[in-house]
Amino acid sequence: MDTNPHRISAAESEVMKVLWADSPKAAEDVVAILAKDQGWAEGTVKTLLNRLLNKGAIAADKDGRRFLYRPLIGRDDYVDTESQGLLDRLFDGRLAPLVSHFSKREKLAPEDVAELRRLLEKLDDQ
Amino acid sequence: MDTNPHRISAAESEVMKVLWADSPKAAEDVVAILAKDQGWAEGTVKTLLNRLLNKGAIAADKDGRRFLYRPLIGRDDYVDTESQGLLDRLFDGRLAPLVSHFSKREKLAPEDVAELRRLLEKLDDQ
DNA sequence: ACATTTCGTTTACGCGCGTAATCGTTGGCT
DNA sequence: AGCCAACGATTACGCGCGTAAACGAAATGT
Repeated sequence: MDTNPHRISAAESEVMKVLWADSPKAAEDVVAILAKDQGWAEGTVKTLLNRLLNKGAIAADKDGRRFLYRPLIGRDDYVDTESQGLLDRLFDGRLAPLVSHFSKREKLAPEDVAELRRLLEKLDDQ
Repeated sequence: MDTNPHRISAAESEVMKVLWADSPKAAEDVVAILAKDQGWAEGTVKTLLNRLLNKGAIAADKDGRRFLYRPLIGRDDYVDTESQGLLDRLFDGRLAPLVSHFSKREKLAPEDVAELRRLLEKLDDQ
């Protein structure tokens, strides 16, 4: 079904999130953050780092005796793939129907509407 | 990680899609559609129908010798959960940043922009 | 009645994921 | 030189999913 070669899993994306926030980082630091945020044990995070390495999603640069990890794929690209995937699956690949859905479900906060309006105006200007 | 009790998987959602499009339907019809659309074997679809039954996502009403299947959860609810999940994971739970992301990536077709504009106008009117 | 078809149910199986524990290696300390 | 600590790598294991095959019961044709 999902024939995509090397997808980033949910747990893995938490690791990516940490590295996107600030990198490069030693494993120790990633572990510390995810222990706090997700309650994960050291081994868990090490495994995830390795799987991401094998998938080519991050790189590890030797820094003395340890490695420093950094993302190889951009957060924007990731966000893009995920978002487009959802749109494709649920909204015929287009954005407007999603917004329409949220609107119908009354899930549009006034500040969201305001921000959308600003966005559209900016698009007009160019 | 995903502690949600009874999540609808990707393959299962294809079955739901068929039933949402038109129900109730006999297994045979669901099988026929998914054989064509997804290339799935009969057994595969049967399994998915059963898993959905166990999850309480669909119901089966006896119709003579066979069963007719119909969704128990609404498509809108499903779409809602999925969309909100994505927004929560990637966009701090809000819609505007997603639209902004698409805009930045130049993935907004002119007709999307037009449709968004119409939507916002309609929101104004009430 | 019996064989055959038709459905639904049960069982199977490999894979990735979440979650670790354990192993191996290498640099530092005594 | 030998031992310990730190770190990455390897192995483990149960679970759900994708994908079916096999099984069983009920209806139908002959």
